[in-house]
Amino acid sequence: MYRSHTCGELGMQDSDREVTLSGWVHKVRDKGFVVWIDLRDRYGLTQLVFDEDRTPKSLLEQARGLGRETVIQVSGTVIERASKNPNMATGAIEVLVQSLLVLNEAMLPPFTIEDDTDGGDDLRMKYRYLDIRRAPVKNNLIFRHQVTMEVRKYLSGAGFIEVETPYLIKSTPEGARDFVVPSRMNEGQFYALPQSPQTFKQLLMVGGMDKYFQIVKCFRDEDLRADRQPEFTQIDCEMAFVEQEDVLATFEGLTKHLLTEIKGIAPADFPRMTYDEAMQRYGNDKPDIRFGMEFGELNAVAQHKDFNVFNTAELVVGIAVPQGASYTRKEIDKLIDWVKRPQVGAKGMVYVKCNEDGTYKSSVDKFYDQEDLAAWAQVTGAQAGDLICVLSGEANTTRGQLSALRMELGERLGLRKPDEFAPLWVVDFPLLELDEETGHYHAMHHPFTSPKPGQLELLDTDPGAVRANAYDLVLNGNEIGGGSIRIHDKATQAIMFKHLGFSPEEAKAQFGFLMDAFQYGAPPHGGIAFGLDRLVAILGGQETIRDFIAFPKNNSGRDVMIDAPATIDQAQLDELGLSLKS
RNA sequence: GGUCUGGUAGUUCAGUUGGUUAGAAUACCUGCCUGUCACGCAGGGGGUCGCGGGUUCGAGUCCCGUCCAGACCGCCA
Repeated sequence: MYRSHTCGELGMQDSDREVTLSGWVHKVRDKGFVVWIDLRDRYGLTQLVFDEDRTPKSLLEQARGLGRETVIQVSGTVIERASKNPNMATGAIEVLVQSLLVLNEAMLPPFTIEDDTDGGDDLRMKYRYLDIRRAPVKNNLIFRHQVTMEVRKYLSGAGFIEVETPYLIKSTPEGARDFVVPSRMNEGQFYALPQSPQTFKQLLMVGGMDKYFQIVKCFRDEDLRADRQPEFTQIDCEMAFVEQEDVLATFEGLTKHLLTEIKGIAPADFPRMTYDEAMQRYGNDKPDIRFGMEFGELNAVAQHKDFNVFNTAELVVGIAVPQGASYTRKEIDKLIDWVKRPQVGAKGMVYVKCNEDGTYKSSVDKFYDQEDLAAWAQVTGAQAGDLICVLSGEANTTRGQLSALRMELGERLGLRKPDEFAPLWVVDFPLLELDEETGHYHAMHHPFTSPKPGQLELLDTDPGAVRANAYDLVLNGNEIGGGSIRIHDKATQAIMFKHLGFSPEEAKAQFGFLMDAFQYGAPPHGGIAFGLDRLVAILGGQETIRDFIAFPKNNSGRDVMIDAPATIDQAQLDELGLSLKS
């Protein structure tokens, strides 16, 4: 028997008990006459004690010589500490060791296994198995487990059935790049890994499963970000015989359940905003509504003066930065440089200081008098002491730039509090999105999304104006879920494919199985998918998802621990009928 | 594909205008220490300054190239 207890459970109630513990040597504190060892496992730390009076000399010497991370098993007696540590769960007791067995030696770890490690990301990822021993990472993984358990509990309780769908499927042209897998038995042919189980869950609805969910890996071969991994986990859901309202109610329920069970807060009903409203008020389809700084459109009050930059702009729009009037010229210049960075791309920025005495000082005083600037303050909601930042240009671009500025300033001003949760439904998304490069429209959500009732005809005349039965759940400026009511009849689906540039032959070749299925009594259906990694990270109050994933990929999509991806040998290539260019 | 930031001891970092033997903290090793728990004290070992080239009397420092890492833009239906 390796252990009678874990390292996290012993207390005063166990006094005088004979126990056996196993774990890692976390730290040795050698005080000469007495040696303490913190023994660590997943459950916590327990202090072991060896001293000159009560411990045989050889055992004391052995304890003194133990290196960090050695795996040991000890037996001894639980005793009350002479000096207790109130900061430690097991801080009232210690184990007076009678026997010690080294189960495995450990080399000196390349970084310290402590909460505040001295290791950088590089090393931590290379030795991820050591990193996972650290409480912050370990606790994140446990936290993730708790979230997924609550998801399963809620959805199962609501009548959802978890069904697994295949990972080896077919590549499709729409959407993200696919990861492909060559087929040995079908030489020259490839599977693709699913970007999502979209068509399969719809077919489960045709199959009469009624309510489906799956916590499932999805794969997209696109560039990474702090909140984006090439393989990621979705909570994928679909329901039959539902309208948008049914889906929103069900998954608002799930999200509230998580906020209550995981964070201990009782959320109010989630506000809703149309896509158009979100773009107008925040310049962003996933606005962070934990703080204000809403957009004020200034065309009416800033154009037709003599300032040509504004007069020729499609949109002039500003935000009020709380207490920004105290910024120095140098600080404002740095802010202007920030919005002019290529990543943001603004040409420049006009600012107005709203002085405490009610006067205004702007970078465009030559063109605007105090009355004009007072109107700007009115529109942007600026108070005395605020700074109004104004950008102008093509409407969508400018909104995007000002949104970037708003988020940056929200961050700098500490308005994006990690312990505050502001969920929001964004609804009525456009069905189609214009690709600037090709001039073609593509599905904003995916090609199976249904247009709003009665808008099908609009597709021919004004495709960009068609709204979809599509919705996103936004939490603190992050899209954590997105879904739609799907098309469930062949004719409508065919029209959609036509407008997305598929010939009938292409549509049949790519999605014939789905269109066929729709002919055999497909129920009306819709659903949603949550990004689990992101959801867990946000609930955990962090921006980066990597530490909520046991073995994440780095920025270049590499696993630096196992060193993947890697080349394969010639025999494997031959077997697959593949040859590499150069 | 692009922009930016970084790469110096096991690790995290500092290193001024280009100038003597490249520092700190921590980790590690040795010794001491009668209750530690971020223990303390004393001492010690530890460096291809990412790599390659260039400028210079002299390069961690300047220039060019390259590799790696991170953040972001494009991309992510």
